[in-house]
Amino acid sequence: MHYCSLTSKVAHMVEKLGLRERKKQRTRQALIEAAVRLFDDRGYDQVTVAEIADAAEVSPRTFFLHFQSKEDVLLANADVRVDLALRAITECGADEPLSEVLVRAMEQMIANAWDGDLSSGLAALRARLAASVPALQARLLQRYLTAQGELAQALQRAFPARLDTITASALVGAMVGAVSASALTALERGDGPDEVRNAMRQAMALVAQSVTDG
Amino acid sequence: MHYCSLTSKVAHMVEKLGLRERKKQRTRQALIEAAVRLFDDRGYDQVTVAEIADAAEVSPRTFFLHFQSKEDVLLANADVRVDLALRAITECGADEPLSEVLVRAMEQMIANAWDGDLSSGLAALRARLAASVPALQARLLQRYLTAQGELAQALQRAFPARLDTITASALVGAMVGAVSASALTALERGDGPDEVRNAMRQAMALVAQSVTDG
DNA sequence: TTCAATCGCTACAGTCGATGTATCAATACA
DNA sequence: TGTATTGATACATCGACTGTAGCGATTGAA
Repeated sequence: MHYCSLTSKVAHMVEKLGLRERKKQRTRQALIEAAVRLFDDRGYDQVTVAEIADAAEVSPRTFFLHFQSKEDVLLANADVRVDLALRAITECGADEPLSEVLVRAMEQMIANAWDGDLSSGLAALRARLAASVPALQARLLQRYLTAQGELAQALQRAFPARLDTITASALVGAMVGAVSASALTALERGDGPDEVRNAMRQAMALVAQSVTDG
Repeated sequence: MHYCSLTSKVAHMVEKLGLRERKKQRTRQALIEAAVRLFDDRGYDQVTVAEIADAAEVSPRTFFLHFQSKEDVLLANADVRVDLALRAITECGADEPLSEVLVRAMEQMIANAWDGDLSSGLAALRARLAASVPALQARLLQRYLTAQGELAQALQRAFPARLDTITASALVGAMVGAVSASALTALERGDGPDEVRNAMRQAMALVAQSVTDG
């Protein structure tokens, strides 16, 4: 059910939270769900923040107490994936091949996207909107960039002997750039989820082979 | 005929333009210069479009007849570099190694940036602002993405036998991703122009070796 | 239980980026 | 010369976003 998939990330933390915080999370979820539904129905540009707030039964001002911008409501909870990839890097053995670590980190993100947003259809909506709404596309790219930065930093710290800062950035940049570019191309071509995933894997393999560890 | 739309970017054809068009270019230039000066003086967010228009002695509405957004005034003429890279791809021999073609395309862009914006200090301003102003950063990334798409398409058409669409996207994505990520890291580290350029070259080489043409 | 501090939320006013429309005046062109 | 084109303007409007003051519900301590 929709309720489950949307609240699953919060569910296990709810126990320890006070009433005030629980109410806050409830309005946040209400805003997200209202936004997703409205965007899906009428398109991103045809929905105003005021309408989202109205559908969630809060004041327009409240929207911006929960999200920095109209775009951000669609990118909520996206940090989870980055954290997964980060952990895959920080928790690897110091003697593992770079390519394996990088591939595993990327696999983490893809896999999480798979059974998270993809099953709920949220990923599809986001992809569709990001392809057609410039403002959203820009914001999404920005997220990628900051994630890249974090990954590069983590990688460099995990392999200080083998990687300088620039090489780490280049490596992560190449990986993320290749995977997202191929995914986007596949999406634009009208490929289904499975084909998109294959495209991402293909891109990953292409870059991984350049990290043959010298 | 396609060349026309690509090359007619104002630069050389100025001579033969009518009075009306020349006036138009003059106001456009005035807007750009006013914007750059004001941004440099007081920072991006502290300057309104109305003020830019005022400094250029035109109406605020006129600004948006020349630029789609406030951000775009800083990215004016950036397409020239993409065109250079595109030509480097379309004009290559069909039997050249992929890595060489890609590297040459990237070199074109870097070199052009070098003696164009870099010497005028515009690149420095843009880098500084892009690093500190999210809206600008996002818009810049978006430009990169569309450029990537064009490059990938050109590459795939130049080597239809050796590259499928996905691989072409992945390749270009890896290259652009690596180069821009390393450049950004170098910039953030406070590196000077020469070091930034070296970082870009280093990233390029890293990716190029993965395209050993199989 | 009570009191005070905290904090999510609201109402209101305002700034600014961006767009549609009607119009003027200079240029282009027949 | 007369007509069409078009860059620029004035005016109105929308919508994203912010600052501020204040209300009322939770919270934690006395």
